[in-house]
Amino acid sequence: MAYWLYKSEPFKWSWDQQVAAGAQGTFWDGVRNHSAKLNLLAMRVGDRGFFYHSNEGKAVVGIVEVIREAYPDPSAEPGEPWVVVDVRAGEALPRPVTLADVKAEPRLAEMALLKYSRLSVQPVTEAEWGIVCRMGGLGG
DNA sequence: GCCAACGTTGGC
DNA sequence: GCCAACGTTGGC
Repeated sequence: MAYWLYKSEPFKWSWDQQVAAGAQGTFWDGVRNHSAKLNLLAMRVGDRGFFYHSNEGKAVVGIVEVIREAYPDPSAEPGEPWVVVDVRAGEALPRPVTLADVKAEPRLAEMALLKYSRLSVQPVTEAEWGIVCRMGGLGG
């Protein structure tokens, strides 16, 4: 099982909207970056990821689970290489973990969130996953 | 193939 | 609103 982090501006697609989408989930669209695309292609059903609000909020607010592996992005032009995965909302974090919280935790200094701040879909290591979950009030 | 210009993202 | 990072584009 691998771990990921998905960034979304909350006024485009928010955690509340993801929760409202329910168990059937939604596709994660709009990725137009090749590094992010490679991450989408590497995802497997059951992988979990953090839902991060960029710009407004700037915090990890919840957890999503991959329920369908990569397939062509319905919002892309025919012939373009972009893909989506389907995700559904899991637990919300009892305490959102803010960007400032991440920066203040030395064990998270290597997180892609800090090192590749513009990458919209990022890998998260198992260690980082556990640390952020505990900071957010989940068991891990 | 190099590199400057430009657009986008996202933190501040 | 500003600016740094970085990907893309286009002239040469």
